[in-house]
Amino acid sequence: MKRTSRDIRTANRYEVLREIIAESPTSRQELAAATGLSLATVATLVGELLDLRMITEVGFEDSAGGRPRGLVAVNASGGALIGVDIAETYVRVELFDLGLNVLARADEDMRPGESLPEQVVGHVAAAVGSVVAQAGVEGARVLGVGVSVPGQVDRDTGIAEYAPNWDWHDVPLLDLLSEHIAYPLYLDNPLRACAVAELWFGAARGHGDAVVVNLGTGVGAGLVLGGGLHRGVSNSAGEWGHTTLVLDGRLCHCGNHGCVETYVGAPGIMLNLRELSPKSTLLHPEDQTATINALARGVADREPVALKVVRDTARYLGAGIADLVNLLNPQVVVLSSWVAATLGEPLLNEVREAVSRHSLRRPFTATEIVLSPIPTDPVCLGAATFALEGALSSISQRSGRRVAGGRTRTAPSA
Amino acid sequence: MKRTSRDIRTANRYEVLREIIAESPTSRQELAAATGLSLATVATLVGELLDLRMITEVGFEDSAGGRPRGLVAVNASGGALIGVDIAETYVRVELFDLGLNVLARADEDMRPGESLPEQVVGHVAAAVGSVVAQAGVEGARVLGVGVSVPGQVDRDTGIAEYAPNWDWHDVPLLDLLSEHIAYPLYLDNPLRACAVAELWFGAARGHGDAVVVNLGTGVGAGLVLGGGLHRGVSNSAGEWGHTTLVLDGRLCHCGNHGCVETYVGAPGIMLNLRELSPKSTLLHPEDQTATINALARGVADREPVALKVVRDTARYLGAGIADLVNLLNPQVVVLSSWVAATLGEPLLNEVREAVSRHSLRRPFTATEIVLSPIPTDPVCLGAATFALEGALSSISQRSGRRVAGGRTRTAPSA
DNA sequence: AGGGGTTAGGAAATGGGGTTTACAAAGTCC
DNA sequence: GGACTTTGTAAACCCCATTTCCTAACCCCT
Repeated sequence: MKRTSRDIRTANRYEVLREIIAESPTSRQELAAATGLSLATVATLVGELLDLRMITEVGFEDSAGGRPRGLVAVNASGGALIGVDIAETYVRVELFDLGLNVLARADEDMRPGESLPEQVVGHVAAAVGSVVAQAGVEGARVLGVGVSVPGQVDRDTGIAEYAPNWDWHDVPLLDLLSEHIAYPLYLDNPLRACAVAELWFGAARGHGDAVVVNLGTGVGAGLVLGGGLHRGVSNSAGEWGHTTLVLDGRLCHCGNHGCVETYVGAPGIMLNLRELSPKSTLLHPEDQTATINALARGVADREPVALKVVRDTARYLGAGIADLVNLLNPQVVVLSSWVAATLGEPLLNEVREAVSRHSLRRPFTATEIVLSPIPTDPVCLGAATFALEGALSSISQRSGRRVAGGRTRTAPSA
Repeated sequence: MKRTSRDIRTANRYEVLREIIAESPTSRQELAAATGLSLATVATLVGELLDLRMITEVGFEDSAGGRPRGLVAVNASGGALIGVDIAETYVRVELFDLGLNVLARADEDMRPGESLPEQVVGHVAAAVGSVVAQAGVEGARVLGVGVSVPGQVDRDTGIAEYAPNWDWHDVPLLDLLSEHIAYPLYLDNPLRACAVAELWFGAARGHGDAVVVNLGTGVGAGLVLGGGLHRGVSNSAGEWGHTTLVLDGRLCHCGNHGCVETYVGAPGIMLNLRELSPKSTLLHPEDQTATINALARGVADREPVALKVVRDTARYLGAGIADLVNLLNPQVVVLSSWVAATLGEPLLNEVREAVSRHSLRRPFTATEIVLSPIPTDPVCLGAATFALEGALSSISQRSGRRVAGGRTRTAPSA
């Protein structure tokens, strides 16, 4: 609510680093042009990032008649970020370098019974230890650990207020984790993790208003509004999965009827398939992943049943997304998470068609609908991004003292 | 997108003036406490507003042992603001003093045939001239004219891109109006006008995130996010009336089926009534206002049919609002416009109940649902508020030169 | 009536942020 | 080697808000 000039600096720092990561290597001039900031400001921010060793000077651009532009690039080895994706049946942990490349990964399966916070925390701690060991980085280089847990989260206190999977209520997850993990910890939920991943590295980059629609087992929508994540008053904005799409429709586990999630989440899609063709060979009861994969193959082979299921699903999804387009008028709608990734282009095309039918013409023409371009697990990436943001905003200011003649001209010459 | 320190100043200026208008008269100390700003900043901003003659010093508060606090209040006669509400069948113009009290009003009816931009502009110009004459203010005191026109509007170019009522396409409305009206003009649509009215003077004041649900002939939702109006990328955010509530439901004039508007807009409510009881005496075909009024009286008399219609309407409305609560997690949802005002508390209670059934518990407990506390036409008020915002942000800065010893201590003594 | 305590509010100093301007550094081209 | 061009740093400047200091204005008490 209360904006201060520090926020401007932080936002600009984000913007510059985003641009460097995306365009690495790049020059100050290009950064200034891309961000709209003055050269001096860019230079200052670049200086800060250099002092933090998050980026390095990597040489010079060939020039045609003037002083060559110095190039800066992400200093991949300048630190490591860890992203933790806690899901219903597994914990996945990835360790990234500062270029956001995956250096190590650890998966831990959780049995249905294992729902106590202590058990989950144990898995997370083990996996975090594993990735650090695998990557062989010294602990001091880990800048932070972002943790995504489904449900409602208070990111300030680090309390998981409510996790529907395991009936958790007000679990002080961050405190529990900090007993096993020595790095700075950041907690949020997968919806917002995916949104932040798109904002930094994906299709929402540079867009003021974007909606990241999450299609997995659950369904939600991360909201990027005014260039930043919209959290709402109690950090629970984005619960789009329980929007009523069909009055008195399918029963949802939330207790209501006709929620979007029951039609376009993985279990909903399976139900769409079952209703259309109960004995289809595409259907793998009890295995969502296998069914969605089979469906994708079926579409590729142009099987009528698969095509019809995708079309039906897209009709529901399109109606829901059209509502978001009308309401929020975003520049881009991103389809993210594994169901969207698996069904890919065929789903996208049907969705585009359905949205165009359901939305108003003016807002529709202003928004693009795309698949997430992020190749890896967006939840881990987004969680790691929370850690990155944390590392960037906790700069003590004036700590780097920039000794005269110190860092000038250390870069490898052309 | 790009935030600058000037924006902070403007936002703070808004905040301070809002507070003064709401709590007039008030002291600098209270303002500092209410806004969270330092005393010095408040003093500077108050000084600016004094220089602009928008507020005046009106005396002192009794003190108990110290220097008494100087009180400032809105300088009602320091200027006038005009709000124009262009609707399908009428043009309403109100002239406000700076305390946002209505000083004069003019209504012009428009016949169904009169849909040419020139005709509408003529009515507006006549009504604006009328209110200025009625109020007897010199023209120089009119700070601006805000104009609300339904549909899609480009507020920067002043073009009404699309007005569904009259099939307008890209009408340069502001240019046309400026030929007849010499005051600064501001253009937007009624949705955002109502939202801004609530943000400045109504139930959304002081809340970072709010949704202003507009129930009139048409239906929409003004979005206040992060303390400011959310406009979306092409200034068309808030088109909530065409959210699909019932898949394959009632046909809407937008071409789709099952839009919220077809169930909870005035014509929709009439249809709810007709479907329930085709021969009800409450029903006045061709007259929305009469029907809604009759319905309100019926509810007051506890007539079963009226009660049932309101309950049914609230069920639809509640489902729709629940989706907004889940998605945006606002602090407050305001029911605005004439249908909401007419049906009042009975509708509100049913809506609250319905929302609580359809929304997730966590976001629901964080949001309040209220009727708009604004007693006058919110569209005119909101339109005038656009003019007020315009007058406040176009401050030339350092124009008032604050001669030493100039304005000190001119106030009436206690 | 004249101190002493107390609160209000102005003025100046301070610090964060961004931009503009001046200038040195580092190239190419002739 | 000099002229021209471009980069990037450093210094000056403007804007905004906060902190600090000090005076003004009041009450109460003697």
